[in-house]
Amino acid sequence: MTLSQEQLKQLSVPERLGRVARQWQSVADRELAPLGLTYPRWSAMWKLVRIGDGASQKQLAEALEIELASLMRTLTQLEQQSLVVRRVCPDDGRAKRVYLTDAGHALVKKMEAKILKVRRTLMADIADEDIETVKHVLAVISRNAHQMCSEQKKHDDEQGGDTQ
Amino acid sequence: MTLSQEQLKQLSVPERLGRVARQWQSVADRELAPLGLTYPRWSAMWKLVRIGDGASQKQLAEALEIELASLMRTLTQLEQQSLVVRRVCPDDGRAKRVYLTDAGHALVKKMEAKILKVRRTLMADIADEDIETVKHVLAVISRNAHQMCSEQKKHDDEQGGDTQ
DNA sequence: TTAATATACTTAGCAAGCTAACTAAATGAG
DNA sequence: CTCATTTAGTTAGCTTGCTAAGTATATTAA
Repeated sequence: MTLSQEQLKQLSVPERLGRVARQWQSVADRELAPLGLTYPRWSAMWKLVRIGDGASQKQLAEALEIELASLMRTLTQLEQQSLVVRRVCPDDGRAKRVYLTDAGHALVKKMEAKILKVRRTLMADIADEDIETVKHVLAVISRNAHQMCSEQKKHDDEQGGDTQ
Repeated sequence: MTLSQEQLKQLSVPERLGRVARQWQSVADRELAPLGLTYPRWSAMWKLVRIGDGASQKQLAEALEIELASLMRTLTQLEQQSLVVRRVCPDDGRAKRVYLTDAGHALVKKMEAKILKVRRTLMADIADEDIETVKHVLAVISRNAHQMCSEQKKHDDEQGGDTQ
């Protein structure tokens, strides 16, 4: 029995979001795996190109909306693959700037079209205005979640917080 | 901060989906953590109630749209917390049925309202028709991804060509 | 100048998704 | 009935998100 579509409707929102995100990354991974890449590693390189080669790790993490600690492992792997390098920022001894190597640039150039093709394929048959609606809804959920965090934090601060 | 700067930081769809899913789970986790639960563990219990106490692990995994292997760890944890039990199915010696314990039932009853409240809060200020659009778009992406998998598989089969 | 604080990076370890490989039970072909 | 195949469960190990805690450098206050 093919319950896939039915089941999708039965999942609640967060499961559905996570599920589709995993499916997407899984599809992209099939393009990337032959090159020894994963989607998160690709994302880091691709985002670095867009925010500007030489951005700090902190800036890259913010642009990717992941924690700096999460980015560390990914960059270490990319560095081991000789796709990026980290160099201490001359203006700030704490910071490190991240640069694509020549191989990194070449790989981004090579894969860019394929990843965009994945995007086009997965977004096929979806009206532009519906995509805008999705972006809007996700932004509102994100904002609502952020507000709940702030309120929780404020509440905790007032309580003084005893742990147990 | 100019608009173009903001646009530079825009996440692409899969990252955005994953990000919002993580935010959502993070908010829910704050309700669940005091009870020693996480969102995926809650999901398993909650889904079990809806598909019917006594479903097999396989059926539960399908309903959650995760791999059976992924569910194993979660159920083991819930079993250690005495919230569920696994019993060999009398009709099929391979299968195991999953049941909530009394404590499990009580916990679901206790938390249900809180989790639904999280949902209402995060979905606040979103029109019902927009939610429907999101569901529709996610379903189409999911279907497109599934189709790509099938095509890839067919392609592989043709390539592999070793007959049984 | 010196001390306290903040920031950028790093490491370590947890959570939960995944695939691959294995076991045991059920099913189907001969 | 017997043997091969399928199916449900299991284990092991990878990935990449997270938080917490630690280090080194900047910045700010006294």
